[in-house]
Amino acid sequence: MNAHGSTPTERMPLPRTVDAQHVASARASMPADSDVTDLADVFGLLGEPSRVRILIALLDGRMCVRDLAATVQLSESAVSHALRLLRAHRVVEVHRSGRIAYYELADAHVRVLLELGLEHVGHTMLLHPAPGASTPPACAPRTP
Amino acid sequence: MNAHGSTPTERMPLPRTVDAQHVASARASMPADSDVTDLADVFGLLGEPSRVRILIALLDGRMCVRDLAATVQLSESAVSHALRLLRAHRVVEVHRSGRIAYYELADAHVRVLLELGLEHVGHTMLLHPAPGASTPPACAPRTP
DNA sequence: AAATCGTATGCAAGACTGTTCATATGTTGA
DNA sequence: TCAACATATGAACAGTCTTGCATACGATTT
Repeated sequence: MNAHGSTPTERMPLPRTVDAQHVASARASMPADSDVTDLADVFGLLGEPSRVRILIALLDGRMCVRDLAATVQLSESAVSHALRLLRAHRVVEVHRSGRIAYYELADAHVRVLLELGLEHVGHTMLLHPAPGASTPPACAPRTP
Repeated sequence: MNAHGSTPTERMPLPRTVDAQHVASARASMPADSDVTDLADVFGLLGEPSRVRILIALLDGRMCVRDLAATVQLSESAVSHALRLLRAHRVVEVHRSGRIAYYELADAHVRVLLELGLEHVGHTMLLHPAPGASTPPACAPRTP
């Protein structure tokens, strides 16, 4: 609650800052807790190899659970659990056609996020362009 | 290894795919394991509120550990631990000046990543532009 | 030199997360 | 309707991760 308070009568136990001004401004412009946790949640979803693989697979277009499992080499149950999380955070969305459920990326942010991530890691864009999206043709086929 | 094989003499135990062709292409264009884990690692670092707060604080410019702790309301030990991880993955870098250690964002990717993340979550850009960077002036002060 | 300050690190505890196994739901074909 | 299929869900275990506490290290001041 308090910290660098405003009651000069009581001596502050800890003015423990080096650049109090910077701290104040940084704290002022800090997003609300809910915003921060939401943000962390989204990144957390991308913070695991299995889910990353699933999302990369979905870059090619929509896929059903079984095929996703085969693609990422994981049990269908695990994939279903992962998709449940991704779905809950609007990262993917389902379209059911009879017994099978087709999953696809929910919005373009994820695609950009993945590309940027790879860029940061240093691997220069191994991903395919979006299926009919606005990504400029700047990707080369991988050399296996 | 095998999957939707080519030896018709032995009956495939599991042709367990709906769209074998799609699975094949998706699997072919799947990045190597090391790439995927690296990517997941980076996102994983952003997948936690404390670290997100630290990074958001660093958007304002470099800061020392003590001030970061005061800003994100966390113990200095916890901040130091967090910074250790971020440092290991080249997300932040240190510049020591005497006894105090100034941390700053290592590259511009993180900034864009954070902005995109917030955009996805729906909160329209509460972040400050980079200190002397190329971000267009599209941010308004928050209304507390 | 001694004391202090800012930071880093080891260890342990608690919380969290992903996968598996078993089972449930709903759909299609016989 | 019954069996087979595609997916979803629940519980539980295993592994990971974050935080706090105690302590160590280097730099600075007295």
